[in-house]
Amino acid sequence: MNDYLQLAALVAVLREGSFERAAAVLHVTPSAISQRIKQLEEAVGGLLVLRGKPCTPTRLGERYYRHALQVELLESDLAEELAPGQRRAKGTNAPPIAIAVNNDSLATWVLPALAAFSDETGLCVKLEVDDEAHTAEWLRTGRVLGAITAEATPVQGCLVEPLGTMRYRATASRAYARRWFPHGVTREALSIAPALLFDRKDALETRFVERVLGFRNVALVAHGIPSTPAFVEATMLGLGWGMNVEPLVIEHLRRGRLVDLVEGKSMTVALYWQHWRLESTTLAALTRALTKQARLHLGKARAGASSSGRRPKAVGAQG
DNA sequence: AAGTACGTAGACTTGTAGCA
DNA sequence: TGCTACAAGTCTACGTACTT
Repeated sequence: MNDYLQLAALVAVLREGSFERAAAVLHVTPSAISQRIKQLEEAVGGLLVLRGKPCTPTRLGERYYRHALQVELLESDLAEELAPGQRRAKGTNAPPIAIAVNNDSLATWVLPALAAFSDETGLCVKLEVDDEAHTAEWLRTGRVLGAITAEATPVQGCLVEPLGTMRYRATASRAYARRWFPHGVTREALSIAPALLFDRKDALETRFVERVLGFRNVALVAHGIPSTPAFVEATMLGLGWGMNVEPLVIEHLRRGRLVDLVEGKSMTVALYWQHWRLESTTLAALTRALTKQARLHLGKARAGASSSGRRPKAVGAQG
């Protein structure tokens, strides 16, 4: 029996989604993959892979997948330790470091951190973009080694680092505001003025209406715009009002291309970096890069914040 | 001690059946 | 038609016994 080969097969099947593609990646036949998986399943005494399109891990499979990724990461660390600089100088065959990020972080402050990380380690990253409730789930199932999340409670086996808070502004174009809110933001106007929601789970606008404006049970009419840059663009075009992440609209607000729906009212959300509890130099470098950028771009976190939503659940309202 | 032959176990490929 | 599982045969690595 060869545990390494079997774990490699498991990782390849779950990464690629099928036995056939896993076989191509590992340069063996699908049958070899099938046998490795079967042997591993017999050895551990349980089903690891749900055969389907795509193949997905069982609960037990998730545990083994996570274990395999941790081994992979530690091996990469060891290789770097034994031959410092080789990875950076020559590039590497090491698989990319998978992390989950929320859309607004990706659109604002995360990329410079990843550039610094990649420059320091020579490693590539693979981003899984999801809303923050789901980024923690990516971590829980072992598909990523870290996640930018709104969950302050650590996922089992993980550490949490507060990153700071992101400010959201309820914004609209000048023309939109004049057309839909000529007499100010009232309950009646809010119920007919089209809003912008990131996706169906996005509750940030609803929370703003309830918690900041104090209007309960207002059913918003909304466009679904599941892209942060497009969300800003849609606001500029007067498609609706929406909660835009401040760094992306501050200049538009300053130049008067956008206006605050209600002057002085905004929301903040707390973000956290959750990652595997592992003695890994790679993970440490990634954490350093992310927290450094977060310090530069995010506001100071408030103690005791927690949340969920498209974007992270609001933890504070200003105004 | 080093080299060689042989047996064995494990991992593979090929071919094919079964299933959706 | 595409994918996975299974059976049978092949290849390879490794351990052991024997020879030089």
